[in-house]
Amino acid sequence: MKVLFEKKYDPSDFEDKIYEKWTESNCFKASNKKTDKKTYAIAMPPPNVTGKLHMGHSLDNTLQDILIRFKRMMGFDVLWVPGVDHSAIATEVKLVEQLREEGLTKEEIGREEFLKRAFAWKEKYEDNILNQLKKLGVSCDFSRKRFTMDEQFSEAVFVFFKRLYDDGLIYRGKRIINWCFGCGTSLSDAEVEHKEKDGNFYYIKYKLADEDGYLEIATTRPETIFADVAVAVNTDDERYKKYAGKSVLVPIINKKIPIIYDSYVEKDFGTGALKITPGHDPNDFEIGKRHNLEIIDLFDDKGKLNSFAGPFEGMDRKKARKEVAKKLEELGVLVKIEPLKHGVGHCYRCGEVVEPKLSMQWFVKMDVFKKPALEVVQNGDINFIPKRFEKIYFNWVENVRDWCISRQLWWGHFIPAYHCLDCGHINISRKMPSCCEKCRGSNLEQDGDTLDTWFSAALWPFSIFGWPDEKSPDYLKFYPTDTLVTGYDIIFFWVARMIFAGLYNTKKAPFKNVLIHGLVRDEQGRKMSKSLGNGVDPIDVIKLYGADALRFTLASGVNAGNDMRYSEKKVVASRNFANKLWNASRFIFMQLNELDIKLNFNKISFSDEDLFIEDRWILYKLNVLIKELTKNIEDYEISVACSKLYEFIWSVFCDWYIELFKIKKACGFYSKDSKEEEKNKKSAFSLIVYVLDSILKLLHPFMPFITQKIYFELYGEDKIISTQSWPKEIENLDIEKKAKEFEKVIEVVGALRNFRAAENIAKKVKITVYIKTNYFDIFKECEQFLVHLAGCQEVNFIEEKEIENSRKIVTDSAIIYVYLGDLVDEEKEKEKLLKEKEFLEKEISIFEKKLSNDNFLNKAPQDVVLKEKEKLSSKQEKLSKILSSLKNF
RNA sequence: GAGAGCAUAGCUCAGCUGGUUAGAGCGCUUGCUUGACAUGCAAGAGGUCGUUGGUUCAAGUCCAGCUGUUCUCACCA
Repeated sequence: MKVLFEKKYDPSDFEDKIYEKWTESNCFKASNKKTDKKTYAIAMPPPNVTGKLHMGHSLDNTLQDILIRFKRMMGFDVLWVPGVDHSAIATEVKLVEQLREEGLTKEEIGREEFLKRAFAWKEKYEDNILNQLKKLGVSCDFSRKRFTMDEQFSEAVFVFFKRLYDDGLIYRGKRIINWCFGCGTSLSDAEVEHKEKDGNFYYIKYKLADEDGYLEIATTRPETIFADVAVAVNTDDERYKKYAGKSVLVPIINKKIPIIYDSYVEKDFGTGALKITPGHDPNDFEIGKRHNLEIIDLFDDKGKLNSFAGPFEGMDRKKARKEVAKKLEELGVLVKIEPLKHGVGHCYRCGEVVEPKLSMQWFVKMDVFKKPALEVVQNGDINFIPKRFEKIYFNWVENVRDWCISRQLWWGHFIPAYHCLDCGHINISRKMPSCCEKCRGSNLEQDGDTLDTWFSAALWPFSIFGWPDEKSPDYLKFYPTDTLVTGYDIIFFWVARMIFAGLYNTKKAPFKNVLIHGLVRDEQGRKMSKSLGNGVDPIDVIKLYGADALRFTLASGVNAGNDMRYSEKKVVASRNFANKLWNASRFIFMQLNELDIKLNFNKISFSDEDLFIEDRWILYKLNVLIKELTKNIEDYEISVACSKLYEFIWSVFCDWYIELFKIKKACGFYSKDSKEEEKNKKSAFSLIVYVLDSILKLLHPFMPFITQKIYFELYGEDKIISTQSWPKEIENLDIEKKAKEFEKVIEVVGALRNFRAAENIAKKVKITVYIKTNYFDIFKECEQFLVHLAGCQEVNFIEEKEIENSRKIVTDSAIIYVYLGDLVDEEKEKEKLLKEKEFLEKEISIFEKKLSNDNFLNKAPQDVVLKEKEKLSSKQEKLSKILSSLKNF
């Protein structure tokens, strides 16, 4: 016989080894051959190569793995493709940080050396990340792992860019864009986070140019006055009508600028006079265009003021704000400073304040994408789960503006453009062309910018299958994918862009369902962050409690797109659950060993006539579980599925069925050497193993390691559970009726236990019990269960007579007399029964009232009425039992 | 400024299309060294489901307002 499995449940003992077994067996590797099986594919949201995985990744991948493992067991041909994203800006920030620690800048080491370091970084962290994913137990196909900058991906990016360019959807131009001085690059609108900040509103006097007097303006950014080209007031503002055609002088530099009239200006905000800085404000830019104003760019790429700032040239913009205010005060033109709460844009990567800045950038025209992207969700080709995120998506898509795709970063896909220095023509090409396609000149220069990281990420769900090669077997078999699992924080960056790019490039929606989850927060509900130091490393949790416990915790906590709180206590509870299953399995294993029972893998059988009432009960409960669980997973109700598994395994299987099994054994049910017992023994073991086997499979998607480990212990080290079939409901067995009957026995056991606890009857003291019931057959069959579970000396069945000196316990199905001899306190006894009587009468009157209400009888559905009637009669039955007991006092 | 989510036991949350006496885990109380498990077993205490109205035979459950809270979007300097 095999060696018993370890007494102690220690996941660190076997989780890694089990992952190795899976890898060796290639059970997660998909075949690209066409079969008649249905396919199910997920494109894993590729983690950033910036560092290590966090709880959010654990949640995201746990959910995906549950779906993938479930579908695999359901018989689908599944493929889950993993990979990492080069995450241009995030990684570049890290690399620059690393350089700074060495006292270097990226300019000092040069582009080539920088990219060398970046690729080295990628190699290192990609490995880290993939290993962490394995620790979590993900069943993705690592033979297909992808990277957003690998060769084939770069080809995809080029094809996408070229198509857009040829279709006239990409243009290059000088626009006001969001500029991050921290990262030294432009950003798209989505990459700017607006935060309410306490700022100052500076009221500044601008002297009139040719006469006495002044105009007062208000601004939050006094350092930008050097880029002012006008002061604007509302066309209808009576206060300012007299200044038509006049000019003012910008303080400090005394530059003469005109007063203009524009309807954009709000009379009631600030002073009603607005300084116009087209180089550094998108609205001012628009006003400037309308009035043909000059555009002044005041900052260099590092955020320092340039020569336009006169005496402030070379000063950092943040310092300049204070210094300029100080100077204005000295000049006596600073009227006042008011505190003002206003939205300020911040870089989503480095957190620096983002400035609007005029800059030459590449853009994608978004208008043509809107309609198809809206339609595909409106008509249900793509479903968001939960549905409310569709509204958020619609709102964003409807209002999306042209997408700035160029970045002044070094890490990323080069913009595939070569500028002809002779004729100015832009050549779109993956590599340096031999000459300009227009003038044939050879004086070409590569565009220095790289692409927004999300430009390539948008291609992920089809590029991973080989696109732009539309004949690639994976693409033909697995695209479009089925479910996309991701956080709500990434809907705009990624989900929307994948839909745009998918529809444009492949004419298909890239996925069918989008399962949105929330953030994993800390115990107090705060976002996990580096600065707060409240982040929890999933790997630490796995080391302590096992991946299964972490997965189960996350899966149990996830709920309809809402955030969840992580706490170690929850993981402990999940670990305890795993421990429970471990020990239950070990118990069954020990029984098998003891009686030398050999298991036939996948050939567990039992026949109808061999089943006892408790067997029918557990089979019925199992049937219900299989049915509901399957539906729950298909409906993405993952946490509901978790609680059902928890309840069944712990409270039904362990607390009851295994305990009943023990009693049967203790009663010599199958220890004697007779034919009858041999049959019982076979049947009982077949059944308990059958139920355990089903449990392991049902739990496998959630807790893959422990279920696999127990499977190995049961059947041998070559039996992979991941590729077994999902359990099916048992049909054609008479189990439902018997199961309901067995619940009566459970109720009586509960009542007796309750009685013992209330009366402080010691464990060792056995009570003598008399039962009066209409369900004699059931209770007789379960006599031994009552004896052992409720600590009875003996159980006697009576028909008519009353038992003197006993305590009476009434359930729906029986009156139980517990003989207490002289100990019984008649008064107390009577009091209890009266109390119960009173309670029942109250309940019954509520039901009667309801059932005598014609409105209810006529309007409520018949099955509800029937149910209520049944309830009433069961209450009445119980009451009559109590009344008859009371007669004896 | 616009929109969305949340509000149920001390804490963290379930409660699907309205239908018993509103559930779980943790915590708490009382017993248990019961041969799988003290990472456990058994029994319990604890909630007028944020507030005010409305719809309905029937409302944590649907609708509206209010309060509190979290978040998203938005070019008021």
